[in-house]
Amino acid sequence: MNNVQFATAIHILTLLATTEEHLSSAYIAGSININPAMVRKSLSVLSSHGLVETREGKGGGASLAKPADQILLSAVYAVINTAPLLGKTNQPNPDCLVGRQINSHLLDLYREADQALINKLGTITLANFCNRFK
Amino acid sequence: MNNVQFATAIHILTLLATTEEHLSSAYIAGSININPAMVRKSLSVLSSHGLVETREGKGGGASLAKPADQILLSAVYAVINTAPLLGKTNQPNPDCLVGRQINSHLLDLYREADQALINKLGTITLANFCNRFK
DNA sequence: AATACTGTAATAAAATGAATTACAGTATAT
DNA sequence: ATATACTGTAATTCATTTTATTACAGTATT
Repeated sequence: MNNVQFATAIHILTLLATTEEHLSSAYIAGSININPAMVRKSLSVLSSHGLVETREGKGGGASLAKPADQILLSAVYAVINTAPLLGKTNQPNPDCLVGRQINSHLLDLYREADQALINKLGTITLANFCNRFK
Repeated sequence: MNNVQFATAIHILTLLATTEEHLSSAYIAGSININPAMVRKSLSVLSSHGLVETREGKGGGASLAKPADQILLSAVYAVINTAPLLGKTNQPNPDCLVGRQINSHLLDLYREADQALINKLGTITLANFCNRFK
């Protein structure tokens, strides 16, 4: 996860949570300072997982699909992140006793680690996060 | 952390924990199936943080710097990982109310997330991990 | 019909990660 | 002291991932 996707998603959701209107990808992109097409790509993921709603056509744009206090950051994370937090594994030598087993044990560990993070993020709602702004 | 460094470090430490002798980078590399220079690079980091000891010269190699039950996986993680788990931040528009503040709030959140993972990994020793092998 | 949007694909550019090569430095053994 | 078998590290290339950009068809509103 050496990328900017989580930051982008949270930024988008924060903007939507603090505005009544539908926001266009161009407007959002102006706030984040990235390309509108990147915003639309991110919105596409958030939308397909029921976190935001988008409207096509003139006057279209995005809005939250549910109240900010019903959006857990763990849900945002789950939508954004696919790969394990702790990274990838090697393709070790199967002729080695350790090499043969380690990936299965590493993946178990990776799962435990991911779960710990999800548990933490499950204690914070988008509304909580937005309340930190002054 | 979209890389293989944690897996490599754990693999190295597991090998060292399950062997009496000093292991050469070439031997370790054979088990992980990567280049010996990469192993030495990883060992260099582990060594500079007191997790392993290395010996130069003929018959040299690496060994654990302390017993496996005194090496917490959180320590390994701390040594390997520099960047926040949840990724990078954008460089948002400072003229936007949200844009101006979000990075500071995101970084707080990133710290909380990192801490949750460290807490989890702090409950597992290298010895625990090795015991999972049959 | 004009306008202002989204959705998405294709491509290019930039950043990051990994492999490889090379070689100076060092400890051991003969 | 010389040969040997290592480490440490830098430099380079190669591969992969991430981000930016462009383009344009499709859609809702006026």
